Amino acid sequence: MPGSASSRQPKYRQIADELRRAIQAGDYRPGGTLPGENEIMHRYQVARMTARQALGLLINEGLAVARKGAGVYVRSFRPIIRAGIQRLSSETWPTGRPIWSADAEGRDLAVDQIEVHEADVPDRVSALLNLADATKVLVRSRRYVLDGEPVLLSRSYLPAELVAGSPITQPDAGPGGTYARLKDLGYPPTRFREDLRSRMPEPEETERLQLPPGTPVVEITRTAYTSEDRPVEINEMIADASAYIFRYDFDA
Amino acid sequence: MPGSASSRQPKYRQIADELRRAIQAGDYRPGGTLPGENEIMHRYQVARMTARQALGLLINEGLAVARKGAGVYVRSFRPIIRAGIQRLSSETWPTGRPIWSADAEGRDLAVDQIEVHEADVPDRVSALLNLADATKVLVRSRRYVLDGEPVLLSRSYLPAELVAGSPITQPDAGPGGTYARLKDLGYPPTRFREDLRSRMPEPEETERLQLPPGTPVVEITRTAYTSEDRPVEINEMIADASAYIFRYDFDA
DNA sequence: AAGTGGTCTAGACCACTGC
DNA sequence: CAGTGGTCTAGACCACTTA
Repeated sequence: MPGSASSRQPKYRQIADELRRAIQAGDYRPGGTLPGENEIMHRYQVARMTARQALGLLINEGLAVARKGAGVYVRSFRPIIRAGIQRLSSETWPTGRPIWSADAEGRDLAVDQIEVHEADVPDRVSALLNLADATKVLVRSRRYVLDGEPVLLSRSYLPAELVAGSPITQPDAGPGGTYARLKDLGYPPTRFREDLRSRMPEPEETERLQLPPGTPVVEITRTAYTSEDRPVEINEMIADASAYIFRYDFDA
Repeated sequence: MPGSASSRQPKYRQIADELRRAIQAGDYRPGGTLPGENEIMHRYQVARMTARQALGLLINEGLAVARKGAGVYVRSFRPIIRAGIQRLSSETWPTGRPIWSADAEGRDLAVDQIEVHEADVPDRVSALLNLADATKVLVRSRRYVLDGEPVLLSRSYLPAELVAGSPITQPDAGPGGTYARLKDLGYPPTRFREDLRSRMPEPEETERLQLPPGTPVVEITRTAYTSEDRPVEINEMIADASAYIFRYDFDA
Protein backbone atom coordinates (compact mmCIF):
# COMPACT_ATOMS: atom_id res chain seq x y z
CA MET A 1 0.00 0.00 0.00
CA PRO A 2 2.01 2.98 -1.21
CA GLY A 3 2.04 6.13 0.88
CA SER A 4 -0.10 4.68 3.66
CA ALA A 5 1.78 5.72 6.79
CA SER A 6 3.85 8.87 7.23
CA SER A 7 1.38 11.60 6.39
CA ARG A 8 -1.20 14.11 7.31
CA GLN A 9 -1.03 15.41 3.75
CA PRO A 10 -4.11 14.65 1.66
CA LYS A 11 -3.67 11.77 -0.75
CA TYR A 12 -3.88 13.91 -3.87
CA ARG A 13 -1.01 16.06 -2.61
CA GLN A 14 1.13 13.05 -1.82
CA ILE A 15 0.56 11.72 -5.32
CA ALA A 16 1.29 15.09 -6.89
CA ASP A 17 4.43 15.48 -4.77
CA GLU A 18 5.69 12.10 -5.90
CA LEU A 19 5.08 12.90 -9.56
CA ARG A 20 6.63 16.37 -9.20
CA ARG A 21 9.78 14.93 -7.70
CA ALA A 22 9.95 12.38 -10.51
CA ILE A 23 9.59 15.11 -13.12
CA GLN A 24 12.29 17.24 -11.55
CA ALA A 25 14.55 14.21 -11.23
CA GLY A 26 14.14 13.71 -14.97
CA ASP A 27 12.27 10.39 -14.76
CA TYR A 28 9.74 11.91 -17.16
CA ARG A 29 11.21 13.84 -20.08
CA PRO A 30 9.77 17.17 -21.24
CA GLY A 31 7.11 16.41 -23.81
CA GLY A 32 6.83 12.80 -22.59
CA THR A 33 3.71 11.24 -21.12
CA LEU A 34 2.84 11.13 -17.44
CA PRO A 35 0.73 8.45 -15.70
CA GLY A 36 -2.93 9.09 -16.61
CA GLU A 37 -6.04 8.99 -14.46
CA ASN A 38 -6.59 5.26 -14.73
CA GLU A 39 -2.94 4.47 -14.08
CA ILE A 40 -3.01 6.61 -10.94
CA MET A 41 -6.31 5.08 -9.72
CA HIS A 42 -4.84 1.61 -9.89
CA ARG A 43 -1.36 2.44 -8.69
CA TYR A 44 -2.52 4.36 -5.62
CA GLN A 45 -5.94 2.75 -5.12
CA VAL A 46 -7.86 6.02 -5.22
CA ALA A 47 -11.07 7.22 -6.88
CA ARG A 48 -11.27 9.02 -10.15
CA MET A 49 -11.67 12.51 -8.70
CA THR A 50 -8.72 12.05 -6.41
CA ALA A 51 -6.44 11.12 -9.29
CA ARG A 52 -7.77 14.12 -11.17
CA GLN A 53 -7.05 16.41 -8.23
CA ALA A 54 -3.45 15.25 -8.19
CA LEU A 55 -2.97 15.83 -11.91
CA GLY A 56 -4.88 19.13 -11.62
CA LEU A 57 -2.29 20.39 -9.15
CA LEU A 58 0.60 19.72 -11.53
CA ILE A 59 -1.32 21.25 -14.41
CA ASN A 60 -2.07 24.42 -12.45
CA GLU A 61 1.59 24.65 -11.52
CA GLY A 62 2.40 24.71 -15.21
CA LEU A 63 4.37 21.47 -15.00
CA ALA A 64 1.98 19.34 -17.07
CA VAL A 65 -0.64 19.65 -19.80
CA ALA A 66 -3.62 17.39 -20.43
CA ARG A 67 -4.66 16.55 -23.98
CA LYS A 68 -8.21 15.28 -24.18
CA GLY A 69 -8.40 11.75 -25.51
CA ALA A 70 -4.64 11.43 -25.52
CA GLY A 71 -2.99 11.73 -22.11
CA VAL A 72 -1.10 13.95 -19.72
CA TYR A 73 2.30 15.28 -20.73
CA VAL A 74 5.28 17.05 -19.16
CA ARG A 75 5.51 20.64 -20.37
CA SER A 76 8.64 21.93 -22.04
CA PHE A 77 9.89 25.51 -22.24
CA ARG A 78 12.05 27.47 -24.62
CA PRO A 79 11.70 31.16 -23.72
CA ILE A 80 13.08 33.98 -25.82
CA ILE A 81 15.04 36.82 -24.31
CA ARG A 82 13.57 40.27 -24.79
CA ALA A 83 16.22 42.92 -24.10
CA GLY A 84 13.98 45.76 -22.93
CA ILE A 85 16.48 48.57 -23.27
CA GLN A 86 18.73 47.89 -26.28
CA ARG A 87 15.80 46.99 -28.50
CA LEU A 88 14.48 50.53 -28.17
CA SER A 89 17.79 52.33 -28.53
CA SER A 90 17.31 55.12 -31.05
CA GLU A 91 20.12 53.72 -33.20
CA THR A 92 18.03 50.76 -34.17
CA TRP A 93 15.05 52.66 -35.65
CA PRO A 94 16.66 54.04 -38.80
CA THR A 95 17.89 50.60 -39.83
CA GLY A 96 14.35 49.89 -40.87
CA ARG A 97 14.44 46.49 -39.23
CA PRO A 98 11.41 45.85 -37.06
CA ILE A 99 12.20 46.27 -33.37
CA TRP A 100 11.11 42.75 -32.47
CA SER A 101 13.42 41.16 -35.04
CA ALA A 102 16.12 41.19 -32.38
CA ASP A 103 13.95 39.20 -29.99
CA ALA A 104 13.52 36.11 -32.06
CA GLU A 105 17.07 35.32 -33.23
CA GLY A 106 16.69 32.61 -35.81
CA ARG A 107 13.12 31.69 -34.99
CA ASP A 108 10.00 32.37 -37.01
CA LEU A 109 8.21 35.47 -35.73
CA ALA A 110 5.02 36.58 -37.51
CA VAL A 111 2.45 39.28 -36.83
CA ASP A 112 -1.28 38.88 -37.30
CA GLN A 113 -4.65 40.18 -36.09
CA ILE A 114 -3.51 43.68 -37.01
CA GLU A 115 -6.15 46.29 -36.40
CA VAL A 116 -5.90 50.09 -36.57
CA HIS A 117 -8.76 52.37 -35.63
CA GLU A 118 -9.72 55.53 -33.82
CA ALA A 119 -11.57 55.43 -30.51
CA ASP A 120 -12.35 57.35 -27.34
CA VAL A 121 -9.46 57.30 -24.94
CA PRO A 122 -9.89 54.79 -22.06
CA ASP A 123 -9.58 56.28 -18.59
CA ARG A 124 -6.34 54.62 -17.54
CA VAL A 125 -4.72 55.67 -20.84
CA SER A 126 -5.85 59.30 -20.69
CA ALA A 127 -4.27 59.50 -17.24
CA LEU A 128 -0.92 58.25 -18.60
CA LEU A 129 -1.03 60.41 -21.75
CA ASN A 130 -2.17 63.54 -19.89
CA LEU A 131 -5.18 63.85 -22.15
CA ALA A 132 -8.56 65.35 -21.40
CA ASP A 133 -11.44 62.90 -21.20
CA ALA A 134 -13.32 62.19 -24.42
CA THR A 135 -10.23 62.88 -26.54
CA LYS A 136 -9.76 60.59 -29.52
CA VAL A 137 -6.81 58.21 -29.73
CA LEU A 138 -5.44 56.05 -32.51
CA VAL A 139 -5.38 52.41 -31.43
CA ARG A 140 -2.99 49.96 -33.08
CA SER A 141 -3.50 46.29 -32.10
CA ARG A 142 -1.57 43.23 -33.18
CA ARG A 143 -0.58 39.74 -32.16
CA TYR A 144 2.91 38.23 -32.39
CA VAL A 145 3.26 34.56 -33.27
CA LEU A 146 6.51 32.69 -32.62
CA ASP A 147 7.14 29.42 -34.43
CA GLY A 148 3.40 29.13 -34.97
CA GLU A 149 2.46 29.83 -31.35
CA PRO A 150 0.98 33.16 -30.30
CA VAL A 151 3.15 34.75 -27.58
CA LEU A 152 2.25 38.44 -27.31
CA LEU A 153 -0.73 40.75 -27.66
CA SER A 154 0.08 44.40 -28.19
CA ARG A 155 -2.12 47.48 -28.28
CA SER A 156 -0.76 51.00 -28.55
CA TYR A 157 -2.50 54.31 -28.07
CA LEU A 158 -1.45 57.63 -29.64
CA PRO A 159 -3.18 61.01 -29.51
CA ALA A 160 -5.25 61.05 -32.74
CA GLU A 161 -4.69 64.72 -33.34
CA LEU A 162 -0.91 64.20 -33.22
CA VAL A 163 -0.70 61.44 -35.81
CA ALA A 164 -3.58 62.35 -38.16
CA GLY A 165 -2.62 61.81 -41.79
CA SER A 166 0.73 60.19 -41.03
CA PRO A 167 1.66 56.59 -41.97
CA ILE A 168 1.04 55.68 -38.34
CA THR A 169 -2.64 55.51 -39.20
CA GLN A 170 -1.85 52.74 -41.72
CA PRO A 171 -1.54 49.09 -40.69
CA ASP A 172 2.09 49.15 -41.82
CA ALA A 173 3.73 52.24 -40.36
CA GLY A 174 6.82 51.85 -42.58
CA PRO A 175 10.53 51.26 -41.91
CA GLY A 176 11.55 51.84 -38.30
CA GLY A 177 7.93 51.64 -37.20
CA THR A 178 5.87 53.99 -35.10
CA TYR A 179 8.84 55.56 -33.33
CA ALA A 180 10.60 56.49 -36.57
CA ARG A 181 7.34 58.12 -37.76
CA LEU A 182 6.93 60.02 -34.50
CA LYS A 183 10.41 61.36 -35.12
CA ASP A 184 9.38 62.44 -38.64
CA LEU A 185 6.47 64.28 -37.05
CA GLY A 186 8.81 66.17 -34.73
CA TYR A 187 8.07 64.13 -31.62
CA PRO A 188 10.93 61.65 -31.32
CA PRO A 189 10.65 59.56 -28.14
CA THR A 190 13.75 60.03 -26.02
CA ARG A 191 12.74 58.29 -22.83
CA PHE A 192 10.72 55.18 -22.03
CA ARG A 193 9.09 53.69 -19.00
CA GLU A 194 8.11 50.03 -18.81
CA ASP A 195 5.93 48.80 -15.95
CA LEU A 196 5.69 45.01 -15.61
CA ARG A 197 3.05 43.13 -13.70
CA SER A 198 2.33 39.40 -13.69
CA ARG A 199 -1.03 37.74 -13.08
CA MET A 200 -3.19 34.87 -14.27
CA PRO A 201 -4.85 35.50 -17.64
CA GLU A 202 -8.43 36.52 -18.25
CA PRO A 203 -10.49 34.13 -20.42
CA GLU A 204 -10.11 36.31 -23.50
CA GLU A 205 -6.31 36.31 -23.12
CA THR A 206 -6.29 32.55 -22.57
CA GLU A 207 -8.16 32.24 -25.86
CA ARG A 208 -6.07 34.61 -27.98
CA LEU A 209 -2.73 33.36 -26.65
CA GLN A 210 -3.88 29.73 -26.52
CA LEU A 211 -2.54 29.41 -23.01
CA PRO A 212 -2.61 26.07 -21.21
CA PRO A 213 -3.75 26.19 -17.54
CA GLY A 214 -1.02 27.16 -15.11
CA THR A 215 0.44 29.79 -17.41
CA PRO A 216 0.64 33.37 -16.10
CA VAL A 217 0.80 36.43 -18.33
CA VAL A 218 3.06 39.44 -17.98
CA GLU A 219 1.36 42.77 -18.56
CA ILE A 220 3.78 45.43 -19.82
CA THR A 221 2.75 49.05 -19.98
CA ARG A 222 5.25 51.16 -21.90
CA THR A 223 5.09 54.94 -22.03
CA ALA A 224 7.17 56.87 -24.60
CA TYR A 225 8.16 60.46 -23.71
CA THR A 226 9.65 63.24 -25.81
CA SER A 227 12.59 65.26 -24.55
CA GLU A 228 10.05 67.78 -23.17
CA ASP A 229 8.63 64.92 -21.09
CA ARG A 230 5.46 64.81 -23.12
CA PRO A 231 4.01 61.28 -23.27
CA VAL A 232 3.25 60.45 -26.91
CA GLU A 233 2.46 56.77 -26.86
CA ILE A 234 1.18 54.06 -24.52
CA ASN A 235 1.83 50.47 -25.49
CA GLU A 236 0.00 47.82 -23.47
CA MET A 237 1.29 44.32 -24.04
CA ILE A 238 0.17 40.95 -22.72
CA ALA A 239 2.85 38.28 -22.95
CA ASP A 240 2.68 34.53 -22.47
CA ALA A 241 4.93 34.34 -19.42
CA SER A 242 6.30 30.93 -20.39
CA ALA A 243 7.58 32.30 -23.70
CA TYR A 244 9.68 35.19 -22.41
CA ILE A 245 12.58 36.29 -20.31
CA PHE A 246 12.58 40.05 -19.82
CA ARG A 247 16.07 41.53 -19.65
CA TYR A 248 17.12 44.99 -18.49
CA ASP A 249 20.75 46.16 -18.57
CA PHE A 250 21.64 49.40 -16.84
CA ASP A 251 24.39 51.32 -15.07
CA ALA A 252 24.82 51.93 -11.35
CA MET B 1 -33.92 27.01 -14.54
CA PRO B 2 -31.07 29.51 -14.87
CA GLY B 3 -28.61 29.04 -17.70
CA SER B 4 -30.46 26.15 -19.29
CA ALA B 5 -30.52 27.16 -22.96
CA SER B 6 -27.86 29.16 -24.81
CA SER B 7 -24.78 27.08 -24.18
CA ARG B 8 -22.33 24.46 -25.08
CA GLN B 9 -20.15 25.72 -22.27
CA PRO B 10 -19.97 23.38 -19.26
CA LYS B 11 -22.09 24.47 -16.33
CA TYR B 12 -19.15 25.24 -14.08
CA ARG B 13 -17.78 27.64 -16.66
CA GLN B 14 -21.10 29.39 -17.07
CA ILE B 15 -21.34 29.85 -13.33
CA ALA B 16 -17.75 31.09 -13.10
CA ASP B 17 -18.31 33.48 -16.02
CA GLU B 18 -21.36 34.95 -14.33
CA LEU B 19 -19.51 35.45 -11.05
CA ARG B 20 -16.46 36.90 -12.84
CA ARG B 21 -18.58 39.46 -14.65
CA ALA B 22 -20.27 40.39 -11.38
CA ILE B 23 -16.89 40.85 -9.69
CA GLN B 24 -15.57 43.03 -12.51
CA ALA B 25 -18.80 45.03 -12.53
CA GLY B 26 -18.20 45.73 -8.85
CA ASP B 27 -21.22 43.81 -7.53
CA TYR B 28 -18.85 42.12 -5.10
CA ARG B 29 -16.35 44.42 -3.41
CA PRO B 30 -12.68 43.49 -2.94
CA GLY B 31 -12.43 41.70 0.37
CA GLY B 32 -16.17 41.00 0.39
CA THR B 33 -17.74 37.55 0.38
CA LEU B 34 -18.79 35.62 -2.70
CA PRO B 35 -21.60 33.02 -2.90
CA GLY B 36 -20.32 29.82 -1.25
CA GLU B 37 -20.66 26.23 -2.32
CA ASN B 38 -24.10 25.71 -0.80
CA GLU B 39 -25.43 28.98 -2.18
CA ILE B 40 -24.27 28.01 -5.68
CA MET B 41 -25.69 24.49 -5.39
CA HIS B 42 -29.12 25.87 -4.62
CA ARG B 43 -29.05 28.85 -6.93
CA TYR B 44 -27.96 26.84 -9.98
CA GLN B 45 -29.27 23.39 -9.00
CA VAL B 46 -25.90 21.67 -9.34
CA ALA B 47 -23.94 19.13 -7.32
CA ARG B 48 -21.29 19.94 -4.78
CA MET B 49 -18.32 19.20 -7.05
CA THR B 50 -19.71 21.33 -9.84
CA ALA B 51 -20.05 24.35 -7.57
CA ARG B 52 -16.51 23.69 -6.37
CA GLN B 53 -15.22 23.55 -9.93
CA ALA B 54 -16.74 26.96 -10.64
CA LEU B 55 -15.19 28.52 -7.55
CA GLY B 56 -11.94 26.70 -8.28
CA LEU B 57 -11.68 28.46 -11.61
CA LEU B 58 -11.98 31.91 -10.05
CA ILE B 59 -9.52 30.95 -7.34
CA ASN B 60 -6.95 29.73 -9.86
CA GLU B 61 -7.37 32.96 -11.80
CA GLY B 62 -6.38 34.83 -8.67
CA LEU B 63 -9.75 36.58 -8.43
CA ALA B 64 -10.94 34.87 -5.25
CA VAL B 65 -9.61 33.18 -2.12
CA ALA B 66 -11.26 30.48 -0.05
CA ARG B 67 -10.95 30.54 3.72
CA LYS B 68 -11.72 27.18 5.28
CA GLY B 69 -14.70 27.31 7.60
CA ALA B 70 -15.42 30.91 6.66
CA GLY B 71 -16.25 31.46 3.01
CA VAL B 72 -15.00 32.59 -0.37
CA TYR B 73 -13.82 36.18 -0.79
CA VAL B 74 -12.92 38.58 -3.56
CA ARG B 75 -9.16 39.21 -3.59
CA SER B 76 -7.82 42.74 -3.28
CA PHE B 77 -4.48 44.05 -4.51
CA ARG B 78 -2.20 46.84 -3.47
CA PRO B 79 1.09 46.34 -5.30
CA ILE B 80 4.22 48.34 -4.58
CA ILE B 81 6.30 49.85 -7.34
CA ARG B 82 9.88 48.67 -7.51
CA ALA B 83 11.94 51.06 -9.64
CA GLY B 84 14.57 48.67 -10.95
CA ILE B 85 17.08 51.23 -12.11
CA GLN B 86 17.00 54.23 -9.78
CA ARG B 87 17.06 52.05 -6.69
CA LEU B 88 20.51 50.79 -7.67
CA SER B 89 21.94 54.13 -8.76
CA SER B 90 25.36 54.48 -7.12
CA GLU B 91 24.28 57.74 -5.50
CA THR B 92 21.94 55.94 -3.17
CA TRP B 93 24.49 53.58 -1.57
CA PRO B 94 26.50 56.07 0.45
CA THR B 95 23.38 57.48 2.10
CA GLY B 96 23.39 54.36 4.22
CA ARG B 97 19.68 53.89 3.69
CA PRO B 98 18.81 50.35 2.69
CA ILE B 99 18.11 50.04 -1.03
CA TRP B 100 14.62 48.65 -0.52
CA SER B 101 13.56 51.55 1.68
CA ALA B 102 12.53 53.35 -1.52
CA ASP B 103 10.23 50.53 -2.52
CA ALA B 104 7.91 50.64 0.41
CA GLU B 105 7.08 54.35 0.74
CA GLY B 106 5.21 54.69 4.01
CA ARG B 107 4.52 51.02 4.49
CA ASP B 108 6.08 48.64 6.98
CA LEU B 109 8.90 46.63 5.40
CA ALA B 110 10.79 44.15 7.55
CA VAL B 111 13.47 41.57 6.83
CA ASP B 112 13.63 38.12 8.39
CA GLN B 113 14.91 34.58 7.83
CA ILE B 114 18.37 36.03 7.33
CA GLU B 115 21.00 33.40 6.72
CA VAL B 116 24.63 33.77 5.70
CA HIS B 117 26.87 30.81 4.93
CA GLU B 118 29.50 29.44 2.61
CA ALA B 119 28.69 26.71 0.11
CA ASP B 120 29.76 25.08 -3.13
CA VAL B 121 28.71 27.15 -6.12
CA PRO B 122 25.57 25.83 -7.89
CA ASP B 123 26.03 25.15 -11.61
CA ARG B 124 23.79 27.92 -12.96
CA VAL B 125 25.53 30.43 -10.68
CA SER B 126 29.05 29.41 -11.59
CA ALA B 127 28.13 29.92 -15.23
CA LEU B 128 26.96 33.47 -14.52
CA LEU B 129 29.87 34.35 -12.24
CA ASN B 130 32.50 32.80 -14.55
CA LEU B 131 33.74 30.60 -11.76
CA ALA B 132 35.33 27.19 -11.96
CA ASP B 133 33.26 24.32 -10.64
CA ALA B 134 33.67 23.44 -6.97
CA THR B 135 34.58 27.04 -6.07
CA LYS B 136 33.16 28.30 -2.80
CA VAL B 137 30.62 31.12 -2.72
CA LEU B 138 29.18 33.18 0.09
CA VAL B 139 25.39 32.81 0.16
CA ARG B 140 23.23 35.52 1.75
CA SER B 141 19.53 34.66 2.07
CA ARG B 142 16.69 36.75 3.41
CA ARG B 143 12.95 37.30 3.24
CA TYR B 144 11.20 40.67 2.95
CA VAL B 145 7.91 41.16 4.74
CA LEU B 146 5.57 44.02 3.81
CA ASP B 147 2.87 45.06 6.27
CA GLY B 148 3.16 41.64 7.87
CA GLU B 149 2.94 39.72 4.60
CA PRO B 150 5.99 38.07 3.04
CA VAL B 151 6.54 39.40 -0.50
CA LEU B 152 10.07 38.54 -1.58
CA LEU B 153 12.72 35.86 -1.14
CA SER B 154 16.26 36.87 -1.94
CA ARG B 155 19.45 34.88 -2.15
CA SER B 156 22.72 36.35 -3.30
CA TYR B 157 25.97 34.64 -4.24
CA LEU B 158 29.44 36.18 -4.08
CA PRO B 159 32.83 34.58 -4.72
CA ALA B 160 33.95 33.54 -1.23
CA GLU B 161 37.59 34.37 -1.89
CA LEU B 162 36.64 37.92 -2.89
CA VAL B 163 34.69 38.82 0.25
CA ALA B 164 36.53 36.77 2.88
CA GLY B 165 36.92 38.73 6.12
CA SER B 166 34.76 41.66 5.00
CA PRO B 167 31.48 42.74 6.67
CA ILE B 168 29.69 41.06 3.77
CA THR B 169 30.19 37.79 5.63
CA GLN B 170 28.15 39.21 8.52
CA PRO B 171 24.34 39.11 8.59
CA ASP B 172 24.31 42.92 8.64
CA ALA B 173 26.67 44.15 5.92
CA GLY B 174 26.57 47.71 7.23
CA PRO B 175 25.41 51.07 5.80
CA GLY B 176 24.85 50.97 2.04
CA GLY B 177 24.75 47.19 2.06
CA THR B 178 26.66 44.67 0.00
CA TYR B 179 27.34 47.04 -2.89
CA ALA B 180 28.92 49.69 -0.67
CA ARG B 181 31.15 46.97 0.83
CA LEU B 182 32.13 45.68 -2.61
CA LYS B 183 33.20 49.23 -3.37
CA ASP B 184 35.30 49.29 -0.19
CA LEU B 185 36.97 46.10 -1.39
CA GLY B 186 37.86 47.72 -4.71
CA TYR B 187 35.14 46.05 -6.77
CA PRO B 188 32.38 48.61 -7.09
CA PRO B 189 29.54 47.37 -9.30
CA THR B 190 29.06 49.73 -12.22
CA ARG B 191 26.65 47.77 -14.37
CA PHE B 192 23.68 45.52 -13.64
CA ARG B 193 21.60 43.04 -15.55
CA GLU B 194 18.15 41.95 -14.38
CA ASP B 195 16.43 38.99 -16.04
CA LEU B 196 12.75 38.57 -15.17
CA ARG B 197 10.71 35.43 -15.64
CA SER B 198 7.24 34.63 -14.35
CA ARG B 199 5.84 31.20 -13.51
CA MET B 200 3.67 29.42 -10.98
CA PRO B 201 5.39 28.86 -7.62
CA GLU B 202 6.92 25.63 -6.39
CA PRO B 203 5.46 24.25 -3.15
CA GLU B 204 8.36 25.58 -1.08
CA GLU B 205 7.82 29.08 -2.45
CA THR B 206 4.08 28.85 -1.85
CA GLU B 207 4.90 28.02 1.74
CA ARG B 208 7.50 30.70 2.44
CA LEU B 209 5.59 33.48 0.67
CA GLN B 210 2.21 32.25 1.94
CA LEU B 211 0.78 32.49 -1.56
CA PRO B 212 -2.88 31.81 -2.21
CA PRO B 213 -3.66 29.66 -5.26
CA GLY B 214 -3.71 31.57 -8.53
CA THR B 215 -0.71 33.70 -7.62
CA PRO B 216 2.33 33.58 -9.92
CA VAL B 217 5.84 34.48 -8.83
CA VAL B 218 8.38 36.61 -10.64
CA GLU B 219 11.90 35.24 -10.62
CA ILE B 220 14.51 37.99 -10.90
CA THR B 221 18.15 37.15 -11.55
CA ARG B 222 20.40 40.16 -11.10
CA THR B 223 24.06 40.14 -12.03
CA ALA B 224 26.37 42.92 -10.83
CA TYR B 225 29.46 43.71 -12.95
CA THR B 226 32.52 45.82 -12.24
CA SER B 227 33.80 48.33 -14.79
CA GLU B 228 36.08 45.57 -16.10
CA ASP B 229 32.96 43.50 -16.77
CA ARG B 230 33.76 41.08 -14.04
CA PRO B 231 30.59 39.65 -12.46
CA VAL B 232 30.86 39.97 -8.69
CA GLU B 233 27.41 39.09 -7.43
CA ILE B 234 24.35 37.11 -8.45
CA ASN B 235 21.11 37.91 -6.67
CA GLU B 236 18.24 35.51 -7.24
CA MET B 237 14.90 36.81 -6.05
CA ILE B 238 11.44 35.28 -5.97
CA ALA B 239 8.65 37.84 -5.69
CA ASP B 240 4.95 37.44 -4.99
CA ALA B 241 3.69 38.69 -8.35
CA SER B 242 0.55 40.18 -6.82
CA ALA B 243 2.62 42.42 -4.55
CA TYR B 244 4.79 44.11 -7.15
CA ILE B 245 4.94 46.32 -10.20
CA PHE B 246 8.42 46.26 -11.74
CA ARG B 247 9.38 49.58 -13.27
CA TYR B 248 12.27 50.33 -15.65
CA ASP B 249 12.99 53.86 -16.90
CA PHE B 250 15.53 54.27 -19.68
CA ASP B 251 16.57 56.43 -22.62
CA ALA B 252 16.11 55.79 -26.31
C1' DA C 1 -23.72 24.29 17.34
C1' DA C 2 -24.32 25.57 12.78
C1' DG C 3 -22.23 26.55 8.65
C1' DT C 4 -18.20 26.67 5.81
C1' DG C 5 -14.75 24.80 2.73
C1' DG C 6 -11.48 20.32 2.12
C1' DT C 7 -11.16 15.58 0.99
C1' DC C 8 -12.87 11.33 -0.90
C1' DT C 9 -15.77 7.62 -2.93
C1' DA C 10 -18.23 5.09 -6.68
C1' DG C 11 -20.53 5.44 -9.92
C1' DA C 12 -22.21 7.68 -14.94
C1' DC C 13 -22.14 9.59 -19.77
C1' DC C 14 -19.63 12.25 -23.15
C1' DA C 15 -16.16 13.83 -26.78
C1' DC C 16 -12.01 13.23 -28.38
C1' DT C 17 -7.57 10.70 -29.89
C1' DG C 18 -5.16 7.08 -31.74
C1' DC C 19 -4.64 2.82 -33.75
C1' DC D 1 -13.16 0.74 -31.21
C1' DA D 2 -10.61 0.97 -27.03
C1' DG D 3 -8.63 4.24 -24.09
C1' DT D 4 -8.15 8.93 -22.68
C1' DG D 5 -9.46 13.09 -20.29
C1' DG D 6 -13.86 16.32 -19.28
C1' DT D 7 -18.11 16.86 -16.94
C1' DC D 8 -21.47 15.70 -13.46
C1' DT D 9 -24.11 13.45 -9.68
C1' DA D 10 -25.23 12.19 -4.78
C1' DG D 11 -23.74 10.98 -1.27
C1' DA D 12 -20.02 10.90 3.09
C1' DC D 13 -16.85 12.47 6.91
C1' DC D 14 -13.66 15.94 8.47
C1' DA D 15 -11.50 20.35 10.28
C1' DC D 16 -12.13 24.77 10.75
C1' DT D 17 -14.46 29.45 11.72
C1' DT D 18 -17.89 32.18 13.72
C1' DA D 19 -20.91 33.24 17.04
